[in-house]
Amino acid sequence: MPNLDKQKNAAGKLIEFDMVSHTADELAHRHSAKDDHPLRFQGQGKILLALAQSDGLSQKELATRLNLAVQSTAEFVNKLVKKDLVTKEKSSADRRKTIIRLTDLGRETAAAETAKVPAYLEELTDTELDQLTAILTKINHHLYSDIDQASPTYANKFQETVADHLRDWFM
Amino acid sequence: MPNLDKQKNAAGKLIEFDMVSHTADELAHRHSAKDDHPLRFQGQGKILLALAQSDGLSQKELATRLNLAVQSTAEFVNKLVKKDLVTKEKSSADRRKTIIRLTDLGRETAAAETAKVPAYLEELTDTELDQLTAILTKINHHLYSDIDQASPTYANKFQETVADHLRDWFM
DNA sequence: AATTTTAGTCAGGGGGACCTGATTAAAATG
DNA sequence: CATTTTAATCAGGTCCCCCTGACTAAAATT
Repeated sequence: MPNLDKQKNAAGKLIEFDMVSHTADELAHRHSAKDDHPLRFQGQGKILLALAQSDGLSQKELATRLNLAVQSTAEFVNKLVKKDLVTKEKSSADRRKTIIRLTDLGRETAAAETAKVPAYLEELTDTELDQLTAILTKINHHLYSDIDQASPTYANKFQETVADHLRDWFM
Repeated sequence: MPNLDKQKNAAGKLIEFDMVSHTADELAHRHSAKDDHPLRFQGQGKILLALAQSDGLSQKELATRLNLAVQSTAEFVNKLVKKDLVTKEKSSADRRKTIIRLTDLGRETAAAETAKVPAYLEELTDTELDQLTAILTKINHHLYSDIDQASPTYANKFQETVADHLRDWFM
């Protein structure tokens, strides 16, 4: 039976981490030139990530996979097109479909989102890194089951697009 | 010189954590009744947190402390008033000022934002909790210096409103 | 061939985080 | 007392995420 105080400490630190890291890269972005925002796993970022894992999906497929309305998907895709991160092209096999593909820039951007090692990790020792990885693995595992409980249908797609993507990348 | 692979592993897990936890509470919220959104350390959430640490500030003070335009602050405050989380009241000492105070509900909400121990922490052992706390302390420390470098003026206010708040709470 | 299903699009909307500009009311100050 | 500073407000805007409704074009079905 783990100690409640220890849990609280960790919880506090996690919240702090959330706030501090949020604020830190808010400030970082304000000072860099004409860059765009974090993106993360929302809206346009979601699309990018999904494509990075399997390129050339149709809008409909993207929408289903990401649990979004097709119209929202279309909106995000269009925004990404304007930023030259993806391209739209009519499927010749089924001319109703629009195939979305990452541009080179899009691929780079998606990779950068993911592959970048934050500077603060460089300060940790090997042991700490291992510990952190182990702990996060456990936590993420737990969260996956939460997602699965809330929406079993979505859980699969989600795990496919996100977790697998990251797993291949790093482990 | 820490191992780059280990850094990458940890980085991947952190990103995964970010995405997974985001998605998890997105789903969680969709299923609960008429609740409001995460709030966090942004917009309305920022205000709430600041007030939880020192109630009865004026809008101007809030704005300065949180690095927001006074108009933005006013907007968030008004939204919070509509949700019955804070009250506005003219200062009798200086009738230009509007004093913002948390309602009971607001206080509860702010506390809930902070005090809740996420379920996933319950799965960790005491040792893991200690490790996590230690690691996050280190990381947060690093991020504070980043913030300080980016905006020394803001750093103080920030640390005051956030870090101290959490520290009193937990440690 | 006629109908239905499917993939997209346009239009419009709701809520959120922020900001600048212009204006008012109340203090502070010369 | 007149002017300036200060705290707020209104108005209007930008961009983001995300959804419903209405409608078209192209496949699939009957």
